[in-house]
Amino acid sequence: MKQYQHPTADQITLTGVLHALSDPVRLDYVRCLAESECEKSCGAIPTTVAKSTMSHHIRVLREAGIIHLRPYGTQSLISLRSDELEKKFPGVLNSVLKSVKSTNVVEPGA
Amino acid sequence: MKQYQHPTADQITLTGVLHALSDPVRLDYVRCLAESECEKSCGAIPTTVAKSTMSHHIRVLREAGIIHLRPYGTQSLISLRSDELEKKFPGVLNSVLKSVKSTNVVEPGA
DNA sequence: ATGCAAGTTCGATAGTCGTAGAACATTAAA
DNA sequence: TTTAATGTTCTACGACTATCGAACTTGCAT
Repeated sequence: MKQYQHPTADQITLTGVLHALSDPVRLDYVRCLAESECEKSCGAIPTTVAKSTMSHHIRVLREAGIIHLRPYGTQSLISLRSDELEKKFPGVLNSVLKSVKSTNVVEPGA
Repeated sequence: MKQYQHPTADQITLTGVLHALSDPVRLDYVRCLAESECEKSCGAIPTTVAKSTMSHHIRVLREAGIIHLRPYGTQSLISLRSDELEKKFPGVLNSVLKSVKSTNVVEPGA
């Protein structure tokens, strides 16, 4: 059984979170996870990069404390650590998510 | 007369802003600028890195659209582009600043 | 057992980043 | 016109990063 290591709330740093979110690929994963509000496997997240590259990005997000991984058969179920992040850095993740959504919209008022 | 180039609001990207804020040195500059709410020269911002390194970080912040530089004699006056950032990415800068302040405090309730 | 599916890890590579010293540019002051 | 003060640019260097393919691991189904 694969065991993943997650940072505790104390170990999560603001710069670490910001850095993890500053990559377009990773930010899109986080946006995708936030949209469904439930666990997703890697395969359920649409991406353009190679499988190994995706695994790398997922690892970065996990080590930054942004996501939680749970083994389920051959897959890894991913969930956002929204509540912990909100408690530690209030508003940060939510405002970023709100911005990343509206940024990708072509016409805000349409 | 030195002329600085600043990105327009359209050119500012969320990942660019997050990346610029993800460095501890730069985040501390931004925190320092936000505290006074007025222009500051480079020399007025306390730092531990070399002069050339600071110049580099200031440049990164400027090119990300986070700060505005204005020549004043031999110095450069720096100001936060708070309003523009708030309009483009509502809540992002403010929540980050709130978190970076409370993070550095030893006892939140004391 | 065999094969398949889903991720992970390893090795390599090209690119970016933070750092600092030295040299330079510009402005103000003497 | 020197001299000093304030930043900027250049060059270099070590560390880190995003990317991929190949090999590997693990669990499930047949």
